[in-house]
Amino acid sequence: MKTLPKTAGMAPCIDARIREGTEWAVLTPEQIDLFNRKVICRIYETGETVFLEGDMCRGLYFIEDGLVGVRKTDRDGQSALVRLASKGDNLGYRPFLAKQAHRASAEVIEDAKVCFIESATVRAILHDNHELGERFLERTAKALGEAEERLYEMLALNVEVRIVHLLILYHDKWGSHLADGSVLIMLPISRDDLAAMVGAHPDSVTRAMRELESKGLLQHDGRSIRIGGFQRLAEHLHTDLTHFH
Amino acid sequence: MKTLPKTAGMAPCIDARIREGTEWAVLTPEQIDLFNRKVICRIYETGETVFLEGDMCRGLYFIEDGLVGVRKTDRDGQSALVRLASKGDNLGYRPFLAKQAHRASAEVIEDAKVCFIESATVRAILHDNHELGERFLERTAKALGEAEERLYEMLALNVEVRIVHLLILYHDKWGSHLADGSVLIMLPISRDDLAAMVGAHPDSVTRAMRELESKGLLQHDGRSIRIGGFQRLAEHLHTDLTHFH
DNA sequence: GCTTCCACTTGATATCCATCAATTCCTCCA
DNA sequence: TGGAGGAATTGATGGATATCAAGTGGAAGC
Repeated sequence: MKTLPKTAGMAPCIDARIREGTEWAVLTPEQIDLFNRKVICRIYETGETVFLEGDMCRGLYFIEDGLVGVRKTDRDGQSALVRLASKGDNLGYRPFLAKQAHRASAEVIEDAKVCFIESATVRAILHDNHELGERFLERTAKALGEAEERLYEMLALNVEVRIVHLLILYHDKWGSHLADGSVLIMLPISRDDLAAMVGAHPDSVTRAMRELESKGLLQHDGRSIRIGGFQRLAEHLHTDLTHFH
Repeated sequence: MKTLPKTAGMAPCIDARIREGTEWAVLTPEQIDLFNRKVICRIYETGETVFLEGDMCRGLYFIEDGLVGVRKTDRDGQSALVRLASKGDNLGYRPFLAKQAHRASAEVIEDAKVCFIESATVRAILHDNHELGERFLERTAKALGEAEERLYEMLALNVEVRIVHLLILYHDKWGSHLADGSVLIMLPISRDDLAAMVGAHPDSVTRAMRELESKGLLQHDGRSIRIGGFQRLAEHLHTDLTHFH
């Protein structure tokens, strides 16, 4: 578990290094100043909640460091992990832009520093900065495409393939290439959360993993997954594994 | 099958009556003029294709009348109906905004008049009209929320409940209240397309319908569905039907 | 070292749903 | 009128996965 200073300090939360590569890169100096005067940063520890499903959306969150999970839960405790948000990601931008209440809860997975900017401020900046709106528009449209893709995937593909897709998706962010050419992915989430991401039960995930191991495609131990032939894994998708039916 | 004039004529495609209640309501007179000079309208007959999955996105479509289905298809002919677009809806706005290729095909379900505006024109208008961008942003964010909700529903709920949800969702648009207090919904789509919307096979839809009938919740015949106790149907969701597991 | 707890695994069984095949029903057309 | 063809239905079966219960292993605490 990463340790972070417990006080945010007086320095601007959002400096150039952090904005780089995010939507906020297009802010003018004056807007950066406004942003930094209004922003409220907080350190959250693992397990803490940033907002809850059903809460009114009062503004936008920005993750400066750490890892936060966005989760939908139903009355029985069944839950689905909708997405992971980490350094540089916006959190709660969908309800903010849609002017709706939160439809999922955000729960800290790894100690995080999260900045909050209230709606009025963001709207003021959005109003002045045309390009920021364009960036958000593009980002939201892409997210919509991904959600539709994922929907389709859930219907058409079985658990095993869904896990492989997730591993391929995440190897950039949490994987490293070993000397022998294999890829080692250290998942930042528990097996239960992995299950919640692929829309399956933990037991089924275990079984699918075992199956993948028995095919010699990967080895896993707890949260670490070593993929011998990454290429072969990716190709595997297009052969016999593809179809659920 | 509705009949429409085969020629679009010289009159502006997009007049005030049509724009009303859509994103385009915020256009200035000059922008309306630009829009109308650039727009290309066409009558499509049932079964025709407006664009195909994988096509480059060259602009935005606007449906003036009729019904179009947006469909994802895979190599085996398995398909999922992603959404229905009718009068006043934009079509292909997601790939346009995301600057991506089309990820689904659009196929005319009921004879339609569809207007096309190429990307450059829409971007020019978007650039001038701040409010239009805001509208699109809000709309896209709402669509994202719906897609995530639907994703969750597919995972958590069984076919029967998914059908009931769809009926409840569509009763506003395609339903009418009868004298005896029941609701009659005339679905604009075939049973196969209904199946593709709830992510099930036609056979399973038939079985689910039969089950709902046997419970006395509705009667159906072809595309028409009569719901005796609408309230009771909605409540039914929260009792024993809710859980798939 | 032993216990306790927790996460994970494994096996047995049940359920939902896809698949396939057979049948009925409806429409169209000769 | 009768038959041909397609769509909807129904039944039988199997596959994928949820569910439940038992077992394993490792880590923390005594």
